[in-house]
This record gives sequence, C-alpha cells and structure tokens, in this order.
Amino acid sequence: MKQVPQPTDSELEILQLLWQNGESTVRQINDLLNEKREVGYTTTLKLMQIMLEKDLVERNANQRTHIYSAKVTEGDTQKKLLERFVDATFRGSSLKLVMQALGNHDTTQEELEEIKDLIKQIENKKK
Amino acid sequence: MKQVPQPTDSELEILQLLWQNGESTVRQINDLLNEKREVGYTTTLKLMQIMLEKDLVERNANQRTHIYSAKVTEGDTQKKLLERFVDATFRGSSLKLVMQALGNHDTTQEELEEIKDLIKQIENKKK
DNA sequence: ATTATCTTACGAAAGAATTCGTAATTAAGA
DNA sequence: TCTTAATTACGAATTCTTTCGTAAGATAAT
Repeated sequence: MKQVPQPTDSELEILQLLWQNGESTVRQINDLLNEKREVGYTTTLKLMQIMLEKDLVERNANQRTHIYSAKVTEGDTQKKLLERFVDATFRGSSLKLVMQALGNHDTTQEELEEIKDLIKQIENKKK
Repeated sequence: MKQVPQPTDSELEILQLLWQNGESTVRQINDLLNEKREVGYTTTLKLMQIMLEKDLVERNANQRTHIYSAKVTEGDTQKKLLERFVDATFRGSSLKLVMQALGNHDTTQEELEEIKDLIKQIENKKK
C-alpha cells in the first residue's frame, strides 16, 4: 500500500474542480481553469497525466476522450495538507491556527454556533 | 511601501528559528537546522542572503560575523500564509478549516476553553 | 475522400527553489 | 610570521514544478 504523495499547488487546483464537479474531461477542467486565468490545454493535460501517475486521479480510457475523477478524497487531502501547514507555519499548534483563523476574518453567528456544537461534541466524548 | 513577499518553505523554517531564538548568526541557525537534517553551511547562508534582499530579515554587519533578525512578525506572516492556504485548500472557508483542525487532533480541555473564550469575545463585539 | 479539428503522449523548455563549490577576506592559533 | 579555520559573496548546479511545442492518431465536417 503505497501512500499517495501530496498534490502540488496546480494539482490541488485541479483536484478542487474534480471534487466540485465530479468526473470530467481534460477539456472541461481546462475550460474551468481558463475562467480564472489563461492555461494552455496541453498544460492541463500534462498535469492530469502526472496526477494519474501519482495516483491522485484515475481515468476511464474506454473512449478516445478520457474521463478523469479524483482518486483521493477532499477530506483526506485537506487533513494531510493541514497537518503539514500547521507544523510549518504554527509549529504544530492547532490552537494557534484556530485562534488566528477565528480572529482574522469575520465569522458569522451561524459559523460560531457550528463551532460551539463541535466543541460540545468533543467535550462529551472526553467523559 | 513595498509589500514583503511571502517566504518559501525553507525561508519559513529559518524565520521560525529567528522568532524563537531572536537575533542569530548564520552559524547558529545552521546548527539548529542540522539538529533535524543535514544542511550545508553555505546553503543556509545563501538562503539568509536571499531573505535579506526580500526584506524578510535584517542584519547587523558591523562585525565580521553578521547578526540576523526577523524583519517580519510571526503573526503577520501566519496571517498571510493562512489566507492563501485557506483559499487553496478549503476554497476560502475558514469554518471548514477550523472544523477540520478541531476534529483531527485531540484538543485538550484547556485549549477548548481558550477557543470558547475567544468565541464569546467575538460574539460580544457583534452586539 | 479530403481536410480540418480534437485528443493523447511525450520530451523538453522555462521558472522557481534549494543546494553546493570556490574564491576572497578576516580572524585566530601555533 | 605563517598556517589554519571561519565567514561572506556569488555563480552555478541540481531538483522540482509548470508550461509548452510537436507528432501521431482518431473523429468530425465538407
């Protein structure tokens, strides 16, 4: 069971689109990317081929036009990336990260409620 | 007022050491880095020279052995890096990030209290 | 059928980040 | 003084990521 390498920035961008839209062709992904910035078609193609080798995506190659889908889940990927980020940026302190995240942007009351609920859940599990 | 570029991974590693230990020589930083992995002295030196050009650090060059210190604060840097990370990994949702961070690792009761306090503060400000 | 368009595969260029080798200078030690 | 060790400066090699050009094959259009 070989563990999956973490995606690079460009790869993550493509994964996001696959997570949001489900299985897609290179053309579809490339079109979506081009809504934000100009990206050549073969650039996107190449990236997705690399992601295939890395096992980040899989594809159905029955048709001439291959259909790609994410092979890693959004949650797993976020979890791993978050871990690395906390280590590098907050020296491993998730607390600092959370405080910084809550402090910075304006959190809505609904969001605060969600967080309070989660905290309650965690506290209950402790007992 | 030129805005400071974000540090790369290696640069961030050095900044962390400067934030923790205060002003330091290249030798001191390099020794600390080598506690974790092997890094050549000139590699560290070069990085710190690049960071000087980027205005991430400053140095006192009165003595032959220069003394470096961080020119950017830990909080500012964390804030900016966090913003980019949330955008790329959580599509801009700080809430998802916080939930993931709280859910993943085992948060202590003290930490939960701190977070609850912060939430109360935010809620009070809203009124 | 012939031409034009689309898709894949793939190597390689371009760019960015990291690592290192070497030379020059200064300080320290014998 | 003479040699050894430490430090800086700097270019270049290396490695990783991203971008692109080209060729070949498949499909679609005329």
